[in-house]
Amino acid sequence: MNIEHEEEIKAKLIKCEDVKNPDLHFKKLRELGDRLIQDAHFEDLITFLNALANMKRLMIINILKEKDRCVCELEAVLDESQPSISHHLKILESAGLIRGWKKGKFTHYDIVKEHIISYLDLLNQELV
Amino acid sequence: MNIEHEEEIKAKLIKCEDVKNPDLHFKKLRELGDRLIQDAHFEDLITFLNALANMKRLMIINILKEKDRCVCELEAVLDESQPSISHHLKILESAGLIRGWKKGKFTHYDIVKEHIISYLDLLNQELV
DNA sequence: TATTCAAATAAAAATTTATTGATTTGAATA
DNA sequence: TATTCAAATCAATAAATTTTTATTTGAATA
Repeated sequence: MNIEHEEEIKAKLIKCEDVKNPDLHFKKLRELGDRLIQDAHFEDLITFLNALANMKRLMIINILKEKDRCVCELEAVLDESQPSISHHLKILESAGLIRGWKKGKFTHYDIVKEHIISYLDLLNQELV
Repeated sequence: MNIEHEEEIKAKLIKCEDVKNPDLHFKKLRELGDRLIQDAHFEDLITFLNALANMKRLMIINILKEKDRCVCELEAVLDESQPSISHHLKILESAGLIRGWKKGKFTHYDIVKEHIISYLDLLNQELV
């Protein structure tokens, strides 16, 4: 944050009736920001939220929740190209939400329920 | 989905040993896809997940969780321009996760706990 | 061991989202 | 009621994500 901007914010804090001791308050708020941005749980949560914040990927999870599926079945459900589905599967797999394996020439995926549960716990903990 | 692509998928389903009665199977998978894409809960979930799937917005929620805050305080915590913060606040407010009001010249925001809870319920229900 | 083929990868284009700088708005107050 | 100013909005740019087309990979089998 550049000095000019910092001074601008401090100037507001000084005037804001809710803020007592603006200098100390500013310092604490800055420290809080730095702490949060480095928080590993936040990184994890964003990986999780981001993986799910997409219609196609949410559909994939919904489908795999019932039972494991071959990629060709996912192609039938999602109205998308094969490489695009591959891309979405990779994002979900990188996040640890699903896992894939070969079975003959076909690749199957299923969900990793325990990872989903622990991500959900983390989110619930963060939000409530 | 164009015919060529559809036939290509069907051709795979026919060969996939896990699939009995490929034509019917394909039809059912297509219907499932159509149903999911129109599901209002899915729309809601994506609004929620998307609103949170961002470091700055997750930080805002974390900060407001403790108590309501003036925008100038959020500016101190997040190392970002005022219009950018305004943009993030708008996304969170549109999703119903926070709410803002004027207090003198300053605008304050707090979280809407009951909405967050109901989104979380929806997500838990969808995933487990 | 050469061929086949489902799915992954790569590269490019299209789309969406975030950020910045400039301007406007509207409540407070001088 | 004119001025001030916090924050919203607007317009333009930048950055990230998604989608498409083309190619590669590697397990199965002929």
